[in-house]
Amino acid sequence: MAVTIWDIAKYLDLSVSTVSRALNGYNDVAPKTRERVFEAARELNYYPSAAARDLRRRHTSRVGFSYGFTTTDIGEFAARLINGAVAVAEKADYNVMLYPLTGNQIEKLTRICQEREVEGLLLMGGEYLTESVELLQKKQLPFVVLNRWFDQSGVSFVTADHHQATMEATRHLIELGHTRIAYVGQSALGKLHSERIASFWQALREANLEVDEMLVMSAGTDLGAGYQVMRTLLELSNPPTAVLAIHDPLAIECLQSAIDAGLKVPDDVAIIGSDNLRESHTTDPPLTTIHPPLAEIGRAAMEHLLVQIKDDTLPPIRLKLPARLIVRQSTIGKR
Amino acid sequence: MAVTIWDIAKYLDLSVSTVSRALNGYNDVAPKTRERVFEAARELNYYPSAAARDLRRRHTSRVGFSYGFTTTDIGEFAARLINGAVAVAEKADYNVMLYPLTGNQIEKLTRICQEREVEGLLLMGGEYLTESVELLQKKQLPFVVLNRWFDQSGVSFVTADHHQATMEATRHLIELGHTRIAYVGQSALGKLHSERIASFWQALREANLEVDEMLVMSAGTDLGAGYQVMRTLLELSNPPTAVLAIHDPLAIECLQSAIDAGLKVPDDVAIIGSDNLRESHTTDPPLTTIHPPLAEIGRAAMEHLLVQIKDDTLPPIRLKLPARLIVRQSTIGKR
DNA sequence: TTGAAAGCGATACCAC
DNA sequence: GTGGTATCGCTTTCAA
Repeated sequence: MAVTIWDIAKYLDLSVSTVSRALNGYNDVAPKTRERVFEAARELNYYPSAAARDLRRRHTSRVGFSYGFTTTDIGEFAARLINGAVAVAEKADYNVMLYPLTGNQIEKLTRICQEREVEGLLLMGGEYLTESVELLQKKQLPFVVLNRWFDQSGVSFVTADHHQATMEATRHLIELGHTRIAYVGQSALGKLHSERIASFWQALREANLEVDEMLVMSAGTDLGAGYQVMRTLLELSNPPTAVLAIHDPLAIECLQSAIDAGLKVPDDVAIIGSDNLRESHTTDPPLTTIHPPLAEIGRAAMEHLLVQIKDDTLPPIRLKLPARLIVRQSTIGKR
Repeated sequence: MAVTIWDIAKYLDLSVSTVSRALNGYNDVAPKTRERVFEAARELNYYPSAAARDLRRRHTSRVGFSYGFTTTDIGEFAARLINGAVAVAEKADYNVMLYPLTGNQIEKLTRICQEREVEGLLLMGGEYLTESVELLQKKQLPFVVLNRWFDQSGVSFVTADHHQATMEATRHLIELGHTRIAYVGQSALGKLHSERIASFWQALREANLEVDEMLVMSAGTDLGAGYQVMRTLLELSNPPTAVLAIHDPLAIECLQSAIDAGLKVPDDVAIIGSDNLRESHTTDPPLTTIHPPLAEIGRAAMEHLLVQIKDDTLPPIRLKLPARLIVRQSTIGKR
C-alpha cells in the first residue's frame, strides 16, 4: 500500500489537515511542525497520490501533445517539436502525454477535453484542424497550434515563417539564374501545401518570371511518389532546371530520380528541400534546405501554453519564427 | 462545469449507482435503462473524470515511457521505439506519458512510482539502469527494459540481438577479406559498449584473426568525435581496412573522415554502422548497417507491459529479437 | 496554530 | 434491477 498523509499524521500525532497544509507550504503552520512533517514525509517516502490531488484541486500537472497528419508516427520533425516542448514542461513540473490522432479525431479530442486528464494541448497537424480548434475553443481547453498559421484571431499558434522561407528559397534559385523552377508539394498536407505554392508563385512574379502551372506537382504520400513526380517533370518537353520540394524526404527522392536519369546536381538541375532533417546533410550532394527552428517552436508553444493555463484571460499568442535557408551543394555545387 | 454522473442521474431520474453500473457494462441493469443511460451520456456529452475514476479504481489507464541516456532528446532511435509502443497502448486504450530522465533519475522514478500516475513503465537507457531496475522491483511497478539484456532473472526486457548482429557484421567484413578491422564505440553507452566489443572480438577469434586492442576506440559524445577517432585510426602505422561503428551517426563521421583523408570507401576502407537510421540510406556510398527492429521492440515491450499490468504473477519476458545486417555500398561497393 | 469535517466525481458493496 | 452510502486520498473552509 502506498503511504498517505494519514500515515504521516498518525506517525507525528497530527491531523491530516495540518500535514497537508505543511506540505503545501501554507504559512499558518508552525515552522517546527512544518520541519517535522517534511522530515517524516522523506522518511516514509511519501509522495501525494496524483489522482487524489488532481480530483480535489480540479486540475492536473499534465499537458498533451497531439499529433498525426499523414501519419501518426513520430519522425524527426515531430521529435524536434516534442523535445523543445518537453524540456519546457519538465522545468515547470508538467508531464507530457502523447495523443496520437487516429480514428475519429474529433471524438478523441472531445474525450480529452471532458476527461480533464490534461490542462492543455499542443496541436500538431491533424486532418480536421479547423474543427479541432473550434472544439477546443468551445470546451475552453487551452491549446496552441504548432506549425500552422491561423487567420482567425483567438487562436494561439507558433509556426515557422514558411512564407518568407519559401520566398527566400525561390529567390535563391532565381539568383542562380534559374527561370524554370518546379514545385513538388504534397496535397495531403492541405493548407500548408497551397500556401507554399502561393509563396512560391509570388516570388516568381516578383522576379517577373513566367508562372507555369505545369511545374507545380503534388506527390502522394507513398514511398517513391517523389521519385515518380521528378521523372515526370524531367520528361517534359521543357523540363525545369530547379526543384523546390515541400520537405526533405521528397527532395531526396527527386535528387535520386535526377541522378538516375543521368543528370548532374546542381549543374543540370538544382534541388531544395525543407526541414533540415539529418538525412539532408548526408546526401550526395548535400541538400540545400529550409531550416525551421522546430525545437524553438516547441519551446515557445509550451511556454505560452503554460502561461495560458495559469491565466486564461491572456491574449492568444501568434508567433512566427524565422526559418533560414541552409545553402548546400545541391544548389551551388562544389566550391 | 463538466458534466458528471449526477447530471445523468438527475436527467433520467435514476441513482448514480445505476448510472455508473450501466456505463461500466455491468449486467445487473435492465437493458432498457442501460440504453437510456448511454443515450443521455451521449446527449449530455458525458465522459468520466479521469482523476475521480483513477482515485476510486486505484489505477489509471496510463503508462510511462522513460528515456534519456547520453541525451534526453528523442531522436529517430527513440522515436521508432515510441511509435511501436504508442500504437499498442492506443489499441488497449492506454495513454503514454513521456518521462525524460534528467536530474536525479532515481528520485524521479521514485516519485513516478509513488504518485501512481502510471501503471507501468517502459525504460529506455538511463544512466542508473541497475539502480532504477532495483527501485522499480521494490516498488512493484511493472516495467520492461528496452534494448538492454539483463542477466538477473525477474527483469523483463525486449532487445535486439546485438551480439548476433555484431558478430554477423564482423563476419561480413572478414568474408570480404578484411583482417584489420577497427571498432569505434562510445564508452558513454556503458554496458552496450563493452558487450559489443566482446562480440566483435569473439567474431575475430572465431576466424582466427589477431585481436588488436589498438583498433578498438571510444568516441566522445560531442559532434565530430567520430571524425577525429577515424583520423587517428587512419594515421596508425598499420591502419585498419574496415571499421565497425556502434551507431550510424558515428559511422557517418568515420565515412566523412575517410573521404576527407582521400580514401575510397569501400575500396580503401569499409564501414558499417548500426540502427539503420534514415541518414544511413543517403550517404555516399550508402552505409551498410545493422537494422534493429525498433518499432517491433516497442510493440512487444508494450504488449508485455500491459499483460503484466493485468496480471503481475506472470513471469517476466526476456525477448531478444533478431537484428539483420543491411548490406549497402559502404562495404561491398557498386555492383 | 491546529483539528474536524465537507467534498472533489467516481465505483462498489449491501440492502431492498 | 435499483438505490443508498461508504470510500478512494487529498485540499480547504470553518471553528476552536
